[in-house]
Amino acid sequence: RLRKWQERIRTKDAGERNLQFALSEIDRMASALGVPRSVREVASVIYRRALNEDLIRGRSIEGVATSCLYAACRQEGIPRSLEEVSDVSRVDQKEIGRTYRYVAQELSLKMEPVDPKQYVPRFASDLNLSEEVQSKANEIIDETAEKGLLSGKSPTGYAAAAIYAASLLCNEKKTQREVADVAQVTEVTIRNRYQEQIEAIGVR
Amino acid sequence: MVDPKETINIENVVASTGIGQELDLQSVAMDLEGADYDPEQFPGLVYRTQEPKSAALIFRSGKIVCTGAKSTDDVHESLRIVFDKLRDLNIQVDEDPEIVVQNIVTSADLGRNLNLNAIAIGLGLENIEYEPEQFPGLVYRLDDPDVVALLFGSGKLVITGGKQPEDAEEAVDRIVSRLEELGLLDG
DNA sequence: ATGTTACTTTACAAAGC
DNA sequence: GCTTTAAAAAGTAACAT
Repeated sequence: RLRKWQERIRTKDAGERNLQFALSEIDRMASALGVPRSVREVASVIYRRALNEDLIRGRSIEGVATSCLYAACRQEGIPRSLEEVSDVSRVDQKEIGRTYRYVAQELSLKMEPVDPKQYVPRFASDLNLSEEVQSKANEIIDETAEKGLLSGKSPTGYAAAAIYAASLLCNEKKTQREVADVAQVTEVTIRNRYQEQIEAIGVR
Repeated sequence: MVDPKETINIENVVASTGIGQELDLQSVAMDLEGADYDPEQFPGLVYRTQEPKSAALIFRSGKIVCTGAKSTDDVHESLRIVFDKLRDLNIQVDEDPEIVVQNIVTSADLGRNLNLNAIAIGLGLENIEYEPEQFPGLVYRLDDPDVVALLFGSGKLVITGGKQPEDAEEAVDRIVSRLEELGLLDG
């Protein structure tokens, strides 16, 4: 009766509070990442779906919320790496990655592999590189990916190497360290990807 | 070139068994040369065999897990050694304990490069997971033999989850034909 | 700049937290 | 869910030289 009634209100309130918390977290992280409002909306929709499918049981609200935001960025074509997302989340990168894979699988989110070119505008902008360098980097990515060099490689490292190579070819040189910093990869990765990309397209 | 099945190599076999007797791991740890036992960290005692190379996890219940062997024969040989070591400690060990293979890990080579992006998109609606930011291999879960395959850009692969060596051969056949019928074998 | 070691993923059993 | 064991694949990273 009354007790049951109060209990329902209690759980309903708790659920509502949790949802509000998740959505505000998505909003906070999205702002910190500088992604447009449309991405937050997509992330919210994914989160509500995960909630309806009962995917949050046994997982932290923060972890699921962060994973939804990561997935939303990818779906909207403006990916943030797991490292970038974990930088604005209190959940560690490993947990975000695991939860993302679980949510994507359970909700049948048709996620395509991240195209390295999607990182080019942002990274190039952070490095104050011209439009010409960006076009060159995209060209390098397409050409080398077509030759099979992309399989198994991380999109950020691949994009970083192409940008580094393009900056050299366009006489707007950035150091490996500078590019590595904005892409959050090591110089060693840029060096390795750069070598094989250059070899594949031929030095010019 | 070669039939990919010919390139299959067993890398690890995991099996479980039991001596049919409870054990005092503390005393076994004292008497058994090279035994590693830290109950605070893990309830099992670790004992490594040199030839064949393997690691046995021995539990208080008398149950034992053997891992690291390169064949089912090696699993039996390793466990025979473990059983005899325990008998040397005056511990009763069943005559011929049943040994159950729980998992076989194999590696193989398809002989040509793979475009994992194309495969991920082509077989996107199947049991595939490809997240190069997290791991370079494409995870392919098969239903028929019930195993999991990790496919790499080099064309090499790992198959795990099988209970019989034949599971890996069947898996390789299915993977090759699946990729072939979708024209995803090299591209 | 290169080399070494180590960690990511998959599967599986065991006992206990 | 975690802990421990083993092993492969290839990429990335941390730290040393």
